[in-house]
Amino acid sequence: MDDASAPADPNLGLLLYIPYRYLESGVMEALRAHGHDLPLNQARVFQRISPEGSRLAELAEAAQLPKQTVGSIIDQLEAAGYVQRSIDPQDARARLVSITPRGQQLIEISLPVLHDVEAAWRAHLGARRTLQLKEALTALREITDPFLRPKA
Amino acid sequence: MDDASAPADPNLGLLLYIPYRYLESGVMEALRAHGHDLPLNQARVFQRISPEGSRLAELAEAAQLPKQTVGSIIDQLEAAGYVQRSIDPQDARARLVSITPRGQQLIEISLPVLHDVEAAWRAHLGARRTLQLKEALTALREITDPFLRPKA
DNA sequence: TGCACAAGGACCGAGCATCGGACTATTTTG
DNA sequence: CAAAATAGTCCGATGCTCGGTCCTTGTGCA
Repeated sequence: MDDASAPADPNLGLLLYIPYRYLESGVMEALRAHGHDLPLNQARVFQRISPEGSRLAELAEAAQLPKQTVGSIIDQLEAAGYVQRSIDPQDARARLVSITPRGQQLIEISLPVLHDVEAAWRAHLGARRTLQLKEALTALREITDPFLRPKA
Repeated sequence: MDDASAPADPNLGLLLYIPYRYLESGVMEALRAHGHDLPLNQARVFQRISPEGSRLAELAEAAQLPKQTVGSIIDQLEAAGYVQRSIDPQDARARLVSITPRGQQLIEISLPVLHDVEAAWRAHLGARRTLQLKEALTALREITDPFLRPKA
């Protein structure tokens, strides 16, 4: 994370972060253009919500944030009408956070941006290298996603 | 940024973010283990500082944060002895933020972590794909790094 | 050469995000 | 069934974030 050679040859961390941020900015801007100006922290949690609904603790673990933080972010997403809480049929202690129709709009606005950016990257890198990039990242997820490694 | 298929097949944004966060966590943990427990936002700004010194506005642009935010983060990094401000010889209005010897320690703690993680990734992906990944990310930086595109 | 305007930063203060700790409701365990 | 574990919420303190404003130094133009 801390490398002396900042602009010259950034470390792997920045190398990953820079395109990530680019993508994120693009999506946030599109959302804003469509009248959804949710803050970044809300968007970051929102994107982790599974279509089938997610539990708070799941989201917290995936986002590496304390439960209360995610809790208050979900409060806001709920107040804005993007998500709703319901009782998990599997476990009455838990709440299932799921995406409302209004929340779906966010996804529908984001998807084309994602595709456009990917297309731009493909134009810059070429189809083969773009594919390799996605494959490598997907493979990397197996060893780096905290959510995927339940008990390590 | 917002894709319905969260755990199944995350979008490109998450795909980039997940390994980034993994790397970052590893570095932060190592720093903490060595008695440096600076907060994440400080580390994120710190890593952007060029060895020759950086200006505040540069850092703000690269990190996509307002100047005042970066200013207060630099205040803290300075108070902790990791960086120092000096007058930019090129322009007396500007301050040059540069890394102190104590700040160098952060880098020296981080580098081996970076290398270890990269080695682990290489073990998982293979040498060729790891190299391809780095190349692709570096190439991507040309079109995604806000700092690299001065006036676009 | 002088003056208006731009650019780099610092200061102040309001608002709110973050997160530890304690608490309640449910499930699991022995 | 009690005891322990687990999901989430509530409360409150700390302090981060960032808009507005001001000061200083550089730059452009007549």
